Order: sequence, then structure tokens, then C-alpha cells
Amino acid sequence: MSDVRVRFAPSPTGYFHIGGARTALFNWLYAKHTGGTFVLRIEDSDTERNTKESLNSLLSNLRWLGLNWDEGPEVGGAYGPYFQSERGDVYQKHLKRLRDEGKVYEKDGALWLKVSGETQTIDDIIHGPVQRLEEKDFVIYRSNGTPVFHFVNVVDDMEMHITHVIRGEDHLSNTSKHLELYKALGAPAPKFAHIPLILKTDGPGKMSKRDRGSLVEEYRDKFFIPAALINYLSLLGWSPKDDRELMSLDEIIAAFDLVGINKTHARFDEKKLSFMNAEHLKQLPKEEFFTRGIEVLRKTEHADWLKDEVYLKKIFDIVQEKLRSFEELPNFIAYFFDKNYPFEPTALQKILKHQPRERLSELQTALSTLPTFGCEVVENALKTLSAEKNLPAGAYIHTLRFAVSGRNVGPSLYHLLDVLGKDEVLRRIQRCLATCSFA
RNA sequence: GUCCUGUUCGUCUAGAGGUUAGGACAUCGGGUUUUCAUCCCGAAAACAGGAGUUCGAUUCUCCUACGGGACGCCA
Repeated sequence: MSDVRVRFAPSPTGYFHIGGARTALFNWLYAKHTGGTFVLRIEDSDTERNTKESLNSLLSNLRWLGLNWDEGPEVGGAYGPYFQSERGDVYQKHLKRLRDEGKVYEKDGALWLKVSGETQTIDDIIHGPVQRLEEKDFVIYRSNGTPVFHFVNVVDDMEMHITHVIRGEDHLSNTSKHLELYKALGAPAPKFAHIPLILKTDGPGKMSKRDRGSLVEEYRDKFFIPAALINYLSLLGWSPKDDRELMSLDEIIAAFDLVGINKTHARFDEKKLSFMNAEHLKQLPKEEFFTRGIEVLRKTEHADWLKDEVYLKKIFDIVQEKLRSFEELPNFIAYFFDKNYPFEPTALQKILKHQPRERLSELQTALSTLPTFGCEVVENALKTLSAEKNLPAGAYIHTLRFAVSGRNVGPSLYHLLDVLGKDEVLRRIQRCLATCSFA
């Protein structure tokens, strides 16, 4: 355990967004990398805007991402409470001292901190030394008696012995206020690391809660793999400096450091995120793919597909390499369960050139005489047939896929046939013949 | 407006005072006698502009332009 202590200090005033998740991630990674402590502190001093739902969303999404905190809500710790709304006496204590020392004065009912008039130098790990003069006194307690962000933020970081403040660059300008506060409180300032912001995919400005794709919730609802989101987010503003991109959590932790973080803002790219999700999906251990897949089917109300676990497992096995996201899973495997699966018109169009009626009846004959029905057997049968008729194998393959699934995309055909079994395949061919008009 | 901050392919990034400026996503093209949303190969694609330092700058300095942020009794 090192003495590094970092914190993520969100205010629960809306849904948890990507920018916040990335900030939390960088803090968490740094804690993991250094063997330090990751603190979660809830900045709920604005009672008007805080909601219970936001807090729940925040906590559950952090957990979904796997960003567990060592100290904070629901886990406790030596420096609690971790809700600012419960730390009023702590702030009062420090306020009293500042007043006693004459560093604070009252005006219009609010309490103002006297600034030093000296240029502050922010010791920023990413940007280097940044100098800024805080010219005007500023409010630290509102006229309604509640403390403002800058004050509680600094008091808490001090009280909680935070060693590294890792936060968005939008706070860089605020930091001169914070340095004034540290000085007034007689406490040494922590190190700062102001990380670049995440900008909208297109258009000007930083990503906001209103932008499409900006909420962690959205990815969770679409059954993204948390490790993929983590991987993608970690590469926004940071890189391992070699050409690695697809990385496991452990690899990221090992390589992560504050010093390597970029100064430039990054634009959010959903396409690359999807790509990474697909890659992580492919690499999932079979067991985990199965577990997650079942959860997806439950949540999408396909629980009736879960009855035959052996069958389901076979399907998952042949589908994993082709699937790009769990969101597509139900549709991707629907025809395995729906005996009356639809024959897609566009798919039909693509096979018309193969004269499907003839091909299917030839397949009926060839397949029905097979004594056994494994991948190899079927493959041989198809190849023999195409050789006999002097037709490309594709003519049979495409037609058959269409007949048994109604589509022209899907898992490896021979595996697909193997999973369905001989009787079902023949039944499906017959149904196709009876249902489809090949004119 | 003031202050802070930044600027390498469309996007995420690597890079070093002298490189064919590398990788990834996306795009386009080709291939795998199983289509494809898999896999493989290939192509196109960038150092914002101007001075200065230097034998040499995309890399260092300055200026300009453009981008982003902060300037609240929000956090």
C-alpha cells in the first residue's frame, strides 16, 4: 500500500456521463497502479439539484464499470462521512479558524475569502507549472449559510489527505482559488493533474449530458462489456506509448501513469468504442460469454429460450465469433427458437440466382440419406453434390443458409446445421419450399 | 472582454533536432472455392500559418490564426 490517495468527487445532479466516468477511471487506475487508495466522495452540497436517483445511478454504474472504491459511501473509511451534506461541522470548524484569523469577511450576508494578491503557481503533472493570479475575493459561504464548492472541495481534500487531485481541465482555472484556500488554511496543496476534456463527436464544445452516447447508462443498457468501455476510455487522453490498444484491465493498470497523459482534448468516437466492444466480446471466455448472454436474454424477455441449456450453449458457441455486440444477440439467434422464423425478402433476393427450388430439393435428397449428421459429414455431402451437379458450392451453401434461417448472414453454416440437427434442417427446407415464392 | 490552456491523417494516438512521420478506428479496393458483421492483404489520408535559433525543425522560442476551458452566493 503506497500513500497515494486519490478521489473522485462527483455531484449527483444527473445521470453519470462519460466524462465523469473517464475522470473516475483515471483516478482509479492511478490508485491501482501505485497501490494507493481510491476515495469516492459525494459532493452534494447543492441541495436544490441533488437527487437520490442520480446517486443510485452513479454508484451502480461505477460498480458496473468495476471502479470500486476503497473509501466512500456504503463502504466507509477513516475519513468519513463521505457525503458533503453530512460534513457541515467540519466546514464550520475551518471557517471559524479562518474568521478568527481575519481571513474572511462578511458582505451581503455571504462570507468572502480575502485573496493574497500573489500569483499562484499550480504544480500540474500534465501541464507543468501553471501560473495564475486570483484577482478578486470570492464567496466561500452563501448568505443562506451553506458552504460553496471551492471551500468544501479543498477542506475535504485536505481532511481526507488527498495526495493527487486528478480532475478535468475545466478546473484548471479554478485551481488558483483552491491554492488561495490551501494557503489560508495553512495546508500544503496536493499535486494536480488536469486531464484533457472529452469533446463532442461533432460540433463545438465538450461533451455534455445531453449529447447522444454521453451517458454510461446507455452502454449498460446496450449490454456493452464494461472492460471494453474501460479500454476505450483509457485511451482518450492516454496511451501506453507502444502500439497496444486492445488491452485487459491488468495491462492498463500496469502501464498507466499520470506523466504520460496528453494535453490535448479528445473527441469521442462511438465507432471505435463499438469496435473495441466487438473485440472484447470475441475474447470473452466461453463461460463468461454464456453467463452474460443468458443475462441479456433474460433482460430482453427471452427467458423462454433458456429452457434447453445444452441447446443454448451450442448456439452461443457457434455465434460468439460472429457477434459484434450483445445488443444484437436476441435478433441474431432468434431463428433457432422461432419455428416460424421469417424469410427475409432481401436475403431471398440474393439467392434467387442459384435457382433455390432445384437446389433445395437436391439438398433434401442428399441430406435425407445421410446416416449421420456432423459438420464434416454435411460439408462432404454439400461438396459432393456441387461436384456432381457441376455447380459452385456457394450455390448450395447460400441457399441452404437462407432456407434454415431466413437470412444470408449468421454463424458458420455447417455448425449451424449441426446445431439444428438433421430432422430440423429437413423440416426447415420443406417449410422454405412451401412458403417462399422463388419466382 | 479578461485570464488559463492547447494545435501530428476525418477520429484516437506514437514519434524524434536529421524517420519512407508509425499504429488503430472509420473509408475505399482486393483475397480466403462458406455468404458475412469474421479473418488476411493493400490503398488513400497528418506535423495550422509565419518568423527566429540551428548546418538542419514537424520536434526548441516568439507571433498570428483557430480550438477548448474558467471567470456564479452551480459543482
